[in-house]
Amino acid sequence: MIVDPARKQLYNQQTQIFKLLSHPARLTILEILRSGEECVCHMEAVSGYRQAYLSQQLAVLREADIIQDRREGWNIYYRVTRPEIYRALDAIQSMVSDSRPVQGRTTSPHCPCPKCATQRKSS
Amino acid sequence: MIVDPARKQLYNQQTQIFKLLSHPARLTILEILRSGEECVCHMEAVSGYRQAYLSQQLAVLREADIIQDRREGWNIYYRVTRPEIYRALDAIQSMVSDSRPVQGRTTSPHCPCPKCATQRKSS
DNA sequence: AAATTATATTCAGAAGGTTGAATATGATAG
DNA sequence: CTATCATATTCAACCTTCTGAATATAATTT
Repeated sequence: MIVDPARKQLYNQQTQIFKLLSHPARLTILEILRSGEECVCHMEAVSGYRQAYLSQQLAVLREADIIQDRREGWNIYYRVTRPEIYRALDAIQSMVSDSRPVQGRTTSPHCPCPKCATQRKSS
Repeated sequence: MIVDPARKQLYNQQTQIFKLLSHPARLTILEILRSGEECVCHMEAVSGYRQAYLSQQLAVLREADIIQDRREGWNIYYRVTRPEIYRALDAIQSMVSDSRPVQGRTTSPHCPCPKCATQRKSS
């Protein structure tokens, strides 16, 4: 394989995607979104990150077209637009020790979002 | 999913691996090694990167136990010890436009390594 | 042992990403 | 139209990482 300019450009594009994933908070976001769309306040409640900080990292992922937002009343819900990304996450997870499988959605007792509220009421 | 300290530590470990991959030269190296072990001079010939620079990036991958080296006479051959890494590369490649499949090993007319030399003689 | 070949290390300046605090926006309810 | 709630943006200090040049090492041949 001779590394021609076209191939180098591909590597640069891939590098940009890997950079997005080289960040604990962004990995956290993507794992939270694995089970479907969630609003920012929910991510705040379950991740422990401050809102402003999450919003910064969400902007990074949004501008890279990895996630999309959707407003519904007060809340803004985010969802992953490129599910292929989870193949990469899974591959890397299989390389680190003690990789327990990720469970489904968790309701937080401190989250004010509709999803969590209704789930609390019904139990 | 409540993000507990144990999970955060996992994300930190994954982040470290993604950082290794967030680099065009290192992606180039890993793609060259996809078809099997190669010596540094071969990587130099086919990638166009200078030797000292390649050596730096090889050290990064080596210290992270992604690749291993083996001396044979003059040459030091590197090989990938964690093939799982290619699952992540493949996933990301599928996300960038114009992802042509990677072909097999290429012999460079300028590479002095035994592999290239014998292949030149036989043709 | 001197010369040669292949590879590795060191170091400093430049470039880029991360983090946190403060503040801004924009929709909704009263 | 004011207050409130959820979310977004800005900015600067800090910290890493990248990059390139110079140099070092270690095995090999003569």
